[in-house]
Amino acid sequence: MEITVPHPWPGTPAEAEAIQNELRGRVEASGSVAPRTVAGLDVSYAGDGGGARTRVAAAAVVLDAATLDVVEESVAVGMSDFPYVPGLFAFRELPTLVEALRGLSATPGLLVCDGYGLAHPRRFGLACHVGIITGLPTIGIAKTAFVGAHEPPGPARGDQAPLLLDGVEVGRVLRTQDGVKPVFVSVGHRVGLDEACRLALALAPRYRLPETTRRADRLSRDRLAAA
DNA sequence: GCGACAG
DNA sequence: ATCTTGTCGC
Repeated sequence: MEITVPHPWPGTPAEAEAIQNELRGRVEASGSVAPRTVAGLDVSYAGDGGGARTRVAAAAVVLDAATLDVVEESVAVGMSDFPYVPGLFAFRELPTLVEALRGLSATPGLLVCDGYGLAHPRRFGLACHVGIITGLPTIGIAKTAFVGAHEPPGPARGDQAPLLLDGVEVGRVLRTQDGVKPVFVSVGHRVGLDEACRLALALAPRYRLPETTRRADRLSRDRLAAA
């Protein structure tokens, strides 16, 4: 797919925060989508995943939204510029992730990111960055808590609890399977939170994590091991 | 002031 | 994220 919108790039952590504060005004936190295809994004690291310069592999796997069958795969290898800093996580994965997206022949109807969107210290996590760059609807699905407070959701698949930050609902804690640890869903761009949760649940018919994330995780990991 | 902190 | 052994359960 074509990605032509330039993304400002920081030279320091302070600049990175400033960029997020500026770009967050462009996020559209509502909308309803019925994508025909959904792409999962993930990045794997070699060696110390926290270091400033480490080899990475980014994967974009497109699934048929109805059957969850794999439609297309794309992988890119690169080098991260930033060390891992909570809150500035996007700057670590974005360049290689964009390369992987460019390798796709068709534009997906939705992008699912491994991490957070609006549930972020500056309300602009990885899923928001990806949404603004591509202009596509995006959601973030994270495996562990980051910001906000929440009550534990009910024990059954589909049970949810609001994720609150300063009294505002910035995401939702969603149980994707009976009795498993819940995932954290937040809006990235052009999708409402209810819709994001509905999509997350549909993408995870059997396991805790959505098929999009599972496929992208495996592909990026395999690519890293191969090189 | 001290700890916690997506991947 | 990545490094790793054994172990519980379908």
